[in-house]
Amino acid sequence: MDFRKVPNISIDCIIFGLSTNGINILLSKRVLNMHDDQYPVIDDWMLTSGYIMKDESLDEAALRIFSNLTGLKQVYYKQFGTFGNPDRVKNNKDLLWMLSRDINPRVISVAYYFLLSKEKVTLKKQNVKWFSIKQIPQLGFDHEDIIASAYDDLKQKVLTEPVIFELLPDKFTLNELQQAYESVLDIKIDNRNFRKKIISKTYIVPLAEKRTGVSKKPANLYMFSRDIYEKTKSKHQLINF
Amino acid sequence: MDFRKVPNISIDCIIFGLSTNGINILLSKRVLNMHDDQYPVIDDWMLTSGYIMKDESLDEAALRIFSNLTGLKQVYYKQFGTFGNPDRVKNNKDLLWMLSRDINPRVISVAYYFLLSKEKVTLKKQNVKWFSIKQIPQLGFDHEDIIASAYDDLKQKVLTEPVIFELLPDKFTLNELQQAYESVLDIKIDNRNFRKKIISKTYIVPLAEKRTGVSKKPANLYMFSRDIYEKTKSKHQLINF
DNA sequence: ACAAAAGTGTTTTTGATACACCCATGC
DNA sequence: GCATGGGTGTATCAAAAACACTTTTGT
Repeated sequence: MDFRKVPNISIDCIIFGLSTNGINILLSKRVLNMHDDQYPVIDDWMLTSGYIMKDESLDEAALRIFSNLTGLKQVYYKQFGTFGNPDRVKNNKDLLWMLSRDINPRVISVAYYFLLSKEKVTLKKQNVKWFSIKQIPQLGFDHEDIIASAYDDLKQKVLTEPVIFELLPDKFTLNELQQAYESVLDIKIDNRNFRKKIISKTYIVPLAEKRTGVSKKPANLYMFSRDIYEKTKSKHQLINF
Repeated sequence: MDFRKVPNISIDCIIFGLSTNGINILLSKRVLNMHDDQYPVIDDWMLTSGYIMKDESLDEAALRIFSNLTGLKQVYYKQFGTFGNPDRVKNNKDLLWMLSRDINPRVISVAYYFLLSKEKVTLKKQNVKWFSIKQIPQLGFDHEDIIASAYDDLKQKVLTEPVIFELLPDKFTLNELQQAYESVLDIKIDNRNFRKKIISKTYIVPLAEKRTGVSKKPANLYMFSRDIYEKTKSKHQLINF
């Protein structure tokens, strides 16, 4: 690998993890000690970022950064936007942080989001923590905007493509699926109508297996077959706005 | 304005223009003369690109490049992807072109598309030409891929948001609207059903005005009211995949 | 036996699809 | 007066929405 970095450009990773409490985002700690190790000058949170190496594609760089953090490969990811306004550096903390790392303040970030079931990850690093999307702390730079933008894109995507399954374990119950939709889209769905609709899809396959332990009555498990999905998806989508 | 360029990064503009022959794309000529002015070493087409100035946002840079070319402001535009693979430079022509302009071959391009009715533009520059999306010539770099990606994004967008109107004149007939959908999506639509559906939308407003001259029977004109659209759009979108 | 989540059907309403002819005007 | 694109209505079918109770299990 060519380890020289492409200057001026970074990759930002927004990692969405679904669990029973809803959608979460994995953030990295931003700490800067200057005078006193006990009292850092900066101590807050930011997205996980990294650089692109000279011989890497953007996707490869994003995946490398993500894998370093989570140990996972083979997850759904999407490049959803690029952020490079001159006013991304919002305050003295941001500026100080960049100076301390000798980073050009005019960095352009290509942003990716990743989807996974929170249970799949055992975190590899300290200084990394899950936050509910509803309780994101103040972040450095324009990272709050980037998260909002990623979340908008995700909501859109969930409505038009079967990415919801990327947020669930491989085998899931219908109620888990419904809750996934409800928390991503922040809506309520009628349980009977939802089941009717889902069960009518050939690519959602009932398994001869039940989830026990979690609740009283064991629930049937299902899986998503991308195979069947690809073969059966009808071409005529509707104009719908 | 700070005229220093941000290194390594460029903006690519995909300009979609609709006219009666369907969707067109505006391309710039790529010419390089070395030994003989009569016989250029390179003579083909590419997307219109440009640099970002140090104090510009990405959107501002894209708009500036677009306006220089078309003289227009106030058009719909969208940043839809960023392209920066190390293998973007595909052949000797590409390499030669970059060397001749002292461009780093590892450039990352933030790509925007613009939507307009082709009639709105009077081209400001030579060396620029409209091509039907169905007859794009061989282009430099990965620009064919970028166009394909832009067009995919546009089709998706047209199905879920009222951007089709950006491709039409402010006042349009229902058949023009139908043809717009048909050529963007490359589908056939039943005329009666289409009219029924469109007329039922409150935000498509019939005008007391007709288009004459073009055809035999004068056609009623309509306009799109974004105002009404915003006020009436229902929150409950459907899960639709 | 009871608490808790899983699972189930019917009716109404809405929107999608299929389909063929007359109309108003310019020439 | 005729060629050309503009405009119209009905019947069928599919899917969405509204709505409340029974079942199965663990404890």
